[in-house]
Amino acid sequence: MVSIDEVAKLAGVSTATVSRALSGRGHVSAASRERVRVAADALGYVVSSRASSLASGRTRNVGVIVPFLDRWFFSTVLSGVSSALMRAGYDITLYNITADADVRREVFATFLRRQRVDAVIAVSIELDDDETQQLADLGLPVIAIGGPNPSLKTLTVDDTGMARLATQHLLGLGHRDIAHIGASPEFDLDFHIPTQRRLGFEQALEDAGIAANPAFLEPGDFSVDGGFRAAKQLLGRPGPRPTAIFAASDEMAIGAILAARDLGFQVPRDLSVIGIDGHELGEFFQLSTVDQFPMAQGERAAHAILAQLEDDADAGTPGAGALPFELIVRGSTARV
Amino acid sequence: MVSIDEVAKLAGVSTATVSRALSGRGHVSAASRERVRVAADALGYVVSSRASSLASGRTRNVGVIVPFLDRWFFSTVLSGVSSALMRAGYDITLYNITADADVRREVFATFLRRQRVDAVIAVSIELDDDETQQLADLGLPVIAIGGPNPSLKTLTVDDTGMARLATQHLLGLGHRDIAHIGASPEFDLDFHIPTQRRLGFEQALEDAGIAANPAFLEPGDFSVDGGFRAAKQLLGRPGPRPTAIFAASDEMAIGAILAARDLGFQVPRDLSVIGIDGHELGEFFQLSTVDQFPMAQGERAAHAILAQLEDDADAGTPGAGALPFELIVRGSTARV
DNA sequence: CTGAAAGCGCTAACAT
DNA sequence: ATGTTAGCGCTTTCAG
Repeated sequence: MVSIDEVAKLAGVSTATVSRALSGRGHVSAASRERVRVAADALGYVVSSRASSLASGRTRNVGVIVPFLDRWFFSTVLSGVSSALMRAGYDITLYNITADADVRREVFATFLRRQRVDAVIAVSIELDDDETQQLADLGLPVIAIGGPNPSLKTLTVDDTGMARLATQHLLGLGHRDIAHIGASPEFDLDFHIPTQRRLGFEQALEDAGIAANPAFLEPGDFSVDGGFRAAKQLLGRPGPRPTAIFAASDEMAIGAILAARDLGFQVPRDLSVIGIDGHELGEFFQLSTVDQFPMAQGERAAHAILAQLEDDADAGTPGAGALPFELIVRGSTARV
Repeated sequence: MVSIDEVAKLAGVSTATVSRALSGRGHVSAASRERVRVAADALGYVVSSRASSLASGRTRNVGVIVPFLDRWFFSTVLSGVSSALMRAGYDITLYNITADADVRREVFATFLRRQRVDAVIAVSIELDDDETQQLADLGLPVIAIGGPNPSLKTLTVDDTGMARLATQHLLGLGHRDIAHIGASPEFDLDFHIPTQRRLGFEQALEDAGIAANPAFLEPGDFSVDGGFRAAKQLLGRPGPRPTAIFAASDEMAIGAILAARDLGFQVPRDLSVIGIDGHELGEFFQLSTVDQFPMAQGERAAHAILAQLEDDADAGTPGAGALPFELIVRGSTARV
């Protein structure tokens, strides 16, 4: 590995000047800068992050914590984070907090404390108090996406608002018997997103003067299969049937569409279906949805972190706030 | 941040002993080891990777290069890599080589040369000669998954064999008019996987003494939508229709099933469909497939890398070789 | 604008 | 088995 001394020698300057020229910190004459650039190029020199970070305290590396890697939403957010960070020259270190509780504990207790990262992005993680504290103790910029965490800077989409928007769309089409697949009032106590979406659904109904029908609230685990089973319940059992279903995720909505087809219902003639997310398969299934632009969420989180990292000036409130969402009307919803 | 000196002082030993006790390298008495452990614990000390790696040359960090993050197969492989590496105490730095050619170039020219990683895992990347050379120049253990690269240690699944197995399954059920969705002979020149699968398909037919019907070869881009469109072509146009479809990926197979339903065909009564991958939605669609265990592929790559990293002894040929695959028969395939 | 030199916090000889 | 010490390769005062 070629080191800074070799570059300095070739460029005929000191290592200090090489460092300044390459990092852009401190003044260097245009001439020196150019000679350093040429020398570094010729030698294929790249600053050693280990030496640089030890000396400067900066790593140019951001830690990203995700709860799942193999679910579309999370990997899409991650994709956005990654592309924005890489364009800025940053590396990203990935911490996948899966089911394994031991690993999760280790991530907060050890991995993140190795001084390997300058900042942390936590994607849709429900952090307990301990974990929140451990993140704070790092003394680094931390930003969370989703699931408002009172003590963390959070980029959050208005889950209630999205759900209301989806429900209002169905109401606007004349639907009155609308079912919801997602959280059940009993089981979602500490899981923000499903609850918020259910509440938005109920608010919209209430605003329209419609009493929520408990039989039209079906739990679902956010997977295609979960949506499928929930819809089978809603459509298959005796008693009144909904004319529309609002699913708390696109994957469940797709499951619901498949279930409806399976039972001989035509979508949207016999049943309207709408979801939330903006899933890549939405277009394929002609699914109406409320898009929350997951890729953009990741990019935005990355930019917020970069802002805090680069301009030490306004580490104040950089773009932290509500994220955009948008109703996308496709072919899965129609008038009653 | 608490440093090694504080731990040394509290434990009443030198920093060298703390280092030895914590890293497990060199001899330390059980008593010292325990006192160090207690002291470190009490202070919440974690070895600074920046200092440690500068001094030792080891980072305990592995770089992982993936072509996509938001496709099920890749994120699942990554998931396997990540969990195995984290269990071993390793961090992973993620390099997502997406469409952006500039970023891709930078990854090989700069990111990977920052001395941030001890080894590299490249997941299903078609590397050109330059990139292969750049990887080799790193002087680090490198392992590739998929797409046999002659000059790299590669964990590869027998794509031709998988395709043959899938096709043989259909042949065994009495099918003779079998279509293939995947590579077209003209367009897949430098893309290994689609080609290999097509070749396996053709081999199986040939072995069974069946002439391949060019009309039964339909290109597809490995997506659900691509499979859907391809199947519509195969089933919708005038002339002889296949009784079975072998799709080169599960996502295309799912698309084919949906297309068949759309056209009023019942699967498997009117059409058998089989894919490759072991996609999580396979069970939901009752899809017969050849599972290639992507999660396990990732884990295996991780273990191979760890073996090279830890036992400097046999950096020889650790488990590099063919990956397992298995025919999973579900409800989408049946006798003619 | 530039150079000399003192670390950054560890690890790895080398002694003992 | 343990302590002493010299770096690892940069960055950053501090002078000039």
